[in-house]
Amino acid sequence: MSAEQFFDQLLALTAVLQEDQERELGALGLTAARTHVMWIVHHSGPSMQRDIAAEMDVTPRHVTTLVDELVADDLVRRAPHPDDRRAVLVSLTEYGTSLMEKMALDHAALADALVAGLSPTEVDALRRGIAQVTERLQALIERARSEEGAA
Amino acid sequence: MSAEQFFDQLLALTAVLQEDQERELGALGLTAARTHVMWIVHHSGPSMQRDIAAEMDVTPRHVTTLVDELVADDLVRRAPHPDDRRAVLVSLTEYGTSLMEKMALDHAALADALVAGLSPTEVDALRRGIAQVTERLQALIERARSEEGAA
DNA sequence: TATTGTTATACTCTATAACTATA
DNA sequence: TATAGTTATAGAGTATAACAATA
Repeated sequence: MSAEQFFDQLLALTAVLQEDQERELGALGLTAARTHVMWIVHHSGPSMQRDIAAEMDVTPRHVTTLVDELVADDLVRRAPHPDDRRAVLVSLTEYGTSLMEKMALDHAALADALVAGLSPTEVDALRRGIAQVTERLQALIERARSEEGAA
Repeated sequence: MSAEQFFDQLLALTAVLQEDQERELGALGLTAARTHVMWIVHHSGPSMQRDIAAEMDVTPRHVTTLVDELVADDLVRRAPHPDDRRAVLVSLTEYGTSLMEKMALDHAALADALVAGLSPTEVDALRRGIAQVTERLQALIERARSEEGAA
């Protein structure tokens, strides 16, 4: 029974986390998908749409749309790929870069606020517990997927 | 620094949880929104669309669409409201009921699997930690929202 | 022949606005 | 006049398929 209470609490947390993310992005006029594109470019540097699609696990077609929108908002730009004339390189504009840096700061501040009042030891214990549950869930998903494949 | 690691681990878990839910629903030919409708009807009994919309925090118009789709799949049915000829009552079909019961079982089994190997004490400590973080996050969201309202 | 990106099309989630039938 | 639901329309996320230019 306690397992189920734990799971419900977990689901409640994911719902609230998602709500918070939507609120934050909405305030900036962004969406989760568009932000994900910017995040990838911010971390990997100028990227081919093909690679962005692979990392997001989304069709290249969809990346075309997302980049179109980000370009319209002056958050990213397209440049020709120097070695492959089929491809383009997506990079952040100055404005896009500043937004990503602001988000990283907000992210860190939120992380601190969430665990304010807990000792580092407690935080670490929580983190390990969550890591363990995450790993187990991933294993279960993997198993389910291979069973599907077999069936 | 540990706060941020904790937060990243939390985000990783929510991503995996969401992926698992999508996989499960997709296998049944359902979507999150349609399932939510069924879940509400399963718990509250025959319901007016108006009430379903309020509980999902979604427009009545959208509920019309979702119920249309569920009716097409023989998962719910519409019946006239006995006291109010404007309204309809949405209820689960036998098939819909059996699906909801199966999902409740899967839910419980997953909850057990996730904490297998942990002692009840450990599970409880984790649950409390997560509850605390959830509460704090909700408070932060509340504060941000009222500041927005003031600005 | 394989790959990068785009045009064309479609489905789902969601919203607002206008309308019908009833209260 | 207010409420329950639907028709009409629209925008965002996402997918598949067909096609262009290039490799």
